[in-house]
Amino acid sequence: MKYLKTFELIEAVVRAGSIRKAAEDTNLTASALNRRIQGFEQEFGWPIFERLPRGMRLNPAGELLMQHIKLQRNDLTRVQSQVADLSGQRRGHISIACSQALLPYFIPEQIAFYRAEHPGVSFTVNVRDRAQAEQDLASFRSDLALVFEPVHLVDFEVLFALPQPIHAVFRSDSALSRKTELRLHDCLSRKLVLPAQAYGVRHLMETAATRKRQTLTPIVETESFELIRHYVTREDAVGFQIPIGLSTREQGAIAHLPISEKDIPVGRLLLGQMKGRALPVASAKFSQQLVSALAQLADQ
Amino acid sequence: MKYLKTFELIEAVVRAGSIRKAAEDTNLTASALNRRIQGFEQEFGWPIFERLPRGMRLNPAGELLMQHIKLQRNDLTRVQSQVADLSGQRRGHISIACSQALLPYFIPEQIAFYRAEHPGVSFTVNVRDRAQAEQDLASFRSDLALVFEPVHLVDFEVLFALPQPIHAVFRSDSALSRKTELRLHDCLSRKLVLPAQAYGVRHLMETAATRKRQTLTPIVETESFELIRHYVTREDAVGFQIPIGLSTREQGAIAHLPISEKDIPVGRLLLGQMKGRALPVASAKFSQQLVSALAQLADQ
DNA sequence: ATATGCGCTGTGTTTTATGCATCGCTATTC
DNA sequence: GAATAGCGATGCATAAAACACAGCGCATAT
Repeated sequence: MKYLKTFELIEAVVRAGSIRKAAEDTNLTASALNRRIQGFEQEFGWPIFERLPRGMRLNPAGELLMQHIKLQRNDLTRVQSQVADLSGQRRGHISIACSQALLPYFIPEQIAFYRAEHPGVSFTVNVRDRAQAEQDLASFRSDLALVFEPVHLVDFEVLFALPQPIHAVFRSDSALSRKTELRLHDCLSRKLVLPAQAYGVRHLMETAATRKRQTLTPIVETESFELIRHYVTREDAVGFQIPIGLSTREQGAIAHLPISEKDIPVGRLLLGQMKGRALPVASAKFSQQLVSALAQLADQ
Repeated sequence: MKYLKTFELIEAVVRAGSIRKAAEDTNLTASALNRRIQGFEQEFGWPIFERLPRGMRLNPAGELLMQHIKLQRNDLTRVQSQVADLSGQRRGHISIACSQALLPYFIPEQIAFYRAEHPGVSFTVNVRDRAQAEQDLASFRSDLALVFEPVHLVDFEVLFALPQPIHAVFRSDSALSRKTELRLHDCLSRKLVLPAQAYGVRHLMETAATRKRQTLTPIVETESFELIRHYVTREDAVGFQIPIGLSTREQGAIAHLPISEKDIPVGRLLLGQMKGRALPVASAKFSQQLVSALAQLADQ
C-alpha cells in the first residue's frame, strides 16, 4: 500500500537507527528519506525522533505513534482478510508462536488438516518459550500462541485451556514400565533429563520438588524436547514432558506414564491471542479449529 | 494529514454518491478523483465501490474498509491528543451526546469547570435521544454520551450510572405543593404535560401507568423539556422530569417533588462511551470529572 | 588535529498527480 | 423511439511533488 509508505520508512529509520542506513535499506537517498520524515513530523505536529550525533531515536511521541502504526496495519490486514473471505477466496497467512511440545504431532496435524480445506492459507510457526510467546502476540509477530503455563498473562486472552499432567518418559525396558501409577519419588532417585528453567514443565517440577524439600539435579539439562525423548533410549534415565508432545501409541523404545497429581499439579496448555485484537479471518477460523481439537483431547 | 487524503476522498465519494459530485466538493476534477479511487482499489486488491449508472455506492468490501478508516482516524487523533498531553499542552476537543435534561444546569457547569483548568479544550454538545446517542458513539461522532435509560446498550460501555427518580413539576401554588410524598395517582387526575414517546421519562411513566391499568392522556406533549418546565407556570398542570434537570433551590414559580418509587421505578442516568474505544486524553479526563461529579450527586 | 558519520539543505531531474477534452454507456425524458 | 443528461473511464499535456546528487556544518571518535 503506497499510502503506508511513510510509515514503512519511519519503521526503517527506527530499525536502522539512522537516516543514512535506513536510506540504503529502502533504496532511497538520505536526503529524500530525511525530507519525508521531516514532512511527516510537520503534519503530525510534533517531532517523533530525537536527533543524536550518531543517528535518530524515537522520542516518547514516536513510541506512541509506532504503537498506532502497528495497530493500524494490523487492522488493515484484518479488513483485507475479511474482504478476501467474503469474496469466496479463503487466502491468508497465519503465524503461530508455540511451545516445542506441539511440534512433533499436534501442530503438523492441525496445519495439514486446515490446509487440506484451505490450500490458499500459509503458515509461520515460531518456537517460543512461554515468556517470548506473549511478547510475540503483543508485537503482532504472531496471531496465536499455544503455550504451556504462560508467565504473565497480561494482554493474553485465553481461547482454550487444556489440562496436561506431566508425564515421565523412559525406555520401555525400564523398571518404571511395570508401574501403573507413577509418583514423583519413583523418578527423583533415578537419572533425570530435564528441560531448561525457562520451560513450564521444569517450573512445575521445581515447585513440586521444593515442596517435598528436594532438589532436582539432572544429568542432562536441555532446551530441546526432542533431545529429552531420544536421550532416554540411550541410557536408563527419566525425561519429562506433557502428553500432547508424546505419541499415544507406544513407540517401541519409548514409554511414558503420567506422574500422580498428588505430587505435581496438572499444568495448563493455553491457546491464546492478543487481548482485544480482532484476528484476520484465516487466523480466527484456525483458532476455532484448534479449540475444537483441544476440546476433543480434553474429553478423552 | 496528507497520507489520509485518499481516505477523505473515498468518504467524499460515499457522501456525494458519485465521483463528479464529490469532485466538486473536493476541488478536484472528476478524472483525478476517479484515478485515485481506481488506484486505491488496485492497491487494496478489490473494488470497494459498485459502479451504477447513476453513480457509485459502497460494496460490502467498501463497508468494511470504511469501518477501518473511521477507527484508524480516531486512533490517530487519540495518539495526537496523548502526544499533546505529554508535551504539557492540554489541547483537544470533546464532543458529547446528551439528553436535554442535562442542558440547563449540569453540562454547562461541568464544561465551565473543566475549561477553567484547561482553556485549550473546546466542546461540542449534541442533544440526542437515547437511541441516537448510541449511534453517535458507534460512528465516533461523539466521545461520550450522557443519557437517561438508554435503549440497546450494545457497544455502550457504562462509565457511571446515577439513579434518578422521576419528579413531578408544577407551579408553586398548586395543591401538590402541600404534599410531602407524591404518588402517581395524585398526578394522573390532573392535567399532564409529558415528554414525547422517545424519551426515557415517558417510557418509565407509560410502563407504570399500564401496570396500574391506566393510560396517559397529556394536554401537551412535547420534545422540549424546557417547554414542560415553563408551561406549568401558565396553567395548573403537572410536568415530569428527572431532578438533574431541575434546580435544587426552589425557584419562585416552579416546584417539584419526586414520585414515590412504589409507583415508578427509579431510572438510571448513564454516562458511557463506545465499548472498547480508547478515548483521546481530553475526553478521558473530562469523563473522569463527570464520574466524580455524578458520584457526588449519588451520595446526596 | 584529523577523520568519520550524522542530519540537513540547495539545485536540477524524474516521477507522480492533476486538468482538460472526449468516449461509451445507461436510464430518463419528451 | 430518438434525444438527452448524467455517469465512469481514458488519452494526453501540464503542473506539482518526490527524488538524486553534491555539499555544508556539527559532534564525536581516533
